[in-house]
Amino acid sequence: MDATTAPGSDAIAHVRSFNRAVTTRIGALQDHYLGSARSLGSSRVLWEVADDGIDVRDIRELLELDSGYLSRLLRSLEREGLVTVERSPVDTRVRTVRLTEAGRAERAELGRRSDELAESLLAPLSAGQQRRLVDAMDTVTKLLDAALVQVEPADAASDDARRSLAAYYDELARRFPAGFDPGRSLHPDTHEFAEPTGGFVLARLHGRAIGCGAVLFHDGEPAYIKRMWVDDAVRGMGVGRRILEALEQAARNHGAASVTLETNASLTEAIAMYRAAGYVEVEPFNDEVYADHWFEKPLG
Amino acid sequence: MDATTAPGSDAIAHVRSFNRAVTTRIGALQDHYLGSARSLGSSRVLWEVADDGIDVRDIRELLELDSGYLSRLLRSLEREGLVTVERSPVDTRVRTVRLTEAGRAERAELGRRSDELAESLLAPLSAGQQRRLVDAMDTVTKLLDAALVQVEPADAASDDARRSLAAYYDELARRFPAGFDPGRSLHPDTHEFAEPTGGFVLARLHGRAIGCGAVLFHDGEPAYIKRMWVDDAVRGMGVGRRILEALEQAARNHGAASVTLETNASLTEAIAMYRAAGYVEVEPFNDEVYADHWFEKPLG
DNA sequence: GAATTCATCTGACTAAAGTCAGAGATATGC
DNA sequence: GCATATCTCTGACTTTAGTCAGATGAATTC
Repeated sequence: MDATTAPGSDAIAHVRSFNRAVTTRIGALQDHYLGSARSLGSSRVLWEVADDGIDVRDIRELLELDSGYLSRLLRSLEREGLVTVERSPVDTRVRTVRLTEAGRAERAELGRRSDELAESLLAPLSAGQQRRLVDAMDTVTKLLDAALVQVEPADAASDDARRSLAAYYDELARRFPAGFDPGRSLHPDTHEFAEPTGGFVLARLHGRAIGCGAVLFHDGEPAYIKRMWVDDAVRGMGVGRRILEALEQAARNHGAASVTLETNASLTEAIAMYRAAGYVEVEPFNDEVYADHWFEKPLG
Repeated sequence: MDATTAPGSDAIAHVRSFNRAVTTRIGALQDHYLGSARSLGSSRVLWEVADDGIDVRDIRELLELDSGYLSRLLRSLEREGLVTVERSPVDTRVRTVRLTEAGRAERAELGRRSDELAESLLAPLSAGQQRRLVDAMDTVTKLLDAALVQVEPADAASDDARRSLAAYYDELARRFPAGFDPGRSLHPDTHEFAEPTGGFVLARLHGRAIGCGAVLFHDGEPAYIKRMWVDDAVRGMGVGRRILEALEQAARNHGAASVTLETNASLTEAIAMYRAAGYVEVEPFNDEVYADHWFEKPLG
């Protein structure tokens, strides 16, 4: 269960006036700075074409465009000499879009205008106000993203899960003074993290996996949480907490009366989160070589 | 001269990612919550029709719409039975738009959807995150507004100036323990606040006057600042500071080597601002009955 | 190797959003 | 009372944004 709360009507009024202020003000500026050159649609497409090209299919997914519509936008960009479209060598059904020299220049121009827009927002303010505005904008960006994070059960053998676990192992190898070898850790295999012996959840943002966690069920004994990881870039957004809650819920559903986990002193943020979530330190209950702190939490 | 600073490229990058996050995220939600019912254009028009009606001309100015386009939008709202359009009794060229019963219901529905949109942004977050988001949104809204404030020389006898001064006197009457009577204060007349004897500036936001200030030039002696006021609703946005700077610049242009002003102990924010702006307290230099603190600042 | 699925494209649409040039009626300044 | 300005409207456009139904050719599955 997520620790969400129904927002008060006062908060809603503030959000509404924010929506209004931001969409009218930034919308008007966007018309002014970006709108002049070309249609929004083709600008967006031009912007998504990375330096080493992008498949038409990926643009479609990214911008959620109708295939016919995108096709037409690409034809018009092609006519203007800004992009080339050719068959992908890997799968000749797929077509790959690449920027021409002129396209690269046009894309740089879009970037410049976007900078000008940003500058026009900041310029009238004092240095202190600029700092406060940028800070508040960062907070808004981050929390809007946080609201988009989805925590869901997943197959621990899936590509995204593998990638997440690999990122987790990498991080441990970097942070543990003596490095980390998953083979020496308990439960190196992921096949247990599935019904009926366990569970696995992935956190996603914009389709990308940005966190994971696993749980093992031990009938009549505490459930055991393992492999909790959150991507560096999204720390502080409450993702870890949500993963933890999903795993606890899974344990609860399996009749567990409590959950345990172990961790390492060098993972300070994780330890702080466990404590905040109601975990209390207990005597070592296993011989995980990488652990030096063991925790337990009763499930209400 | 305003105390503005050229923003760093790092700040610009943050603003850009904010623009992106906010326009895509809120834009998508707007399509979802508001777009379904009717076209954005007619929704915006419907929203602007206040309970006691609004002139077509005012809608056009508010929303910056082409007159032909607006006319057509109004015809379609009329056909749907949501508004009535009739000649204004004051000037029969002007037409006034009024909501019908159905229009009022439809407008309420728009408000409800706008609430839903706001709620959908907050709902997935924890109570703490919601609080942080709303705070940050308020800061952004306020500072975006602050960037729109214009401080400009104005005629002290104009309507906006009169209204600002009246608001100022009202506030003093409320805040001074013994009340305030402008007639007993020094320089009750505004005709001196104009070239060549003085100056007057107005601060505006969205066309509305939200602050003012006056200055008197005394050849060879310090210039003298008076009647500084900032609307309650926009305090803390640096408007006072900007008015002060505009008046100091006017004094500088007139060859003044320093500026003086006096104030009352009950105006604590004003006093804090004067000190922060480089004013130092001096001996009383006049017999303004409402003053108990006198300040001076050398002009660099 | 036939059937199916996939990626893209073309053609034929629609709705929204907006622009521009006047027309017609009314108000205002001199 | 005449010239000029103001306010709104209509008609005739254009551009943008998008939808939908196939057609085509390539890859995959059985």
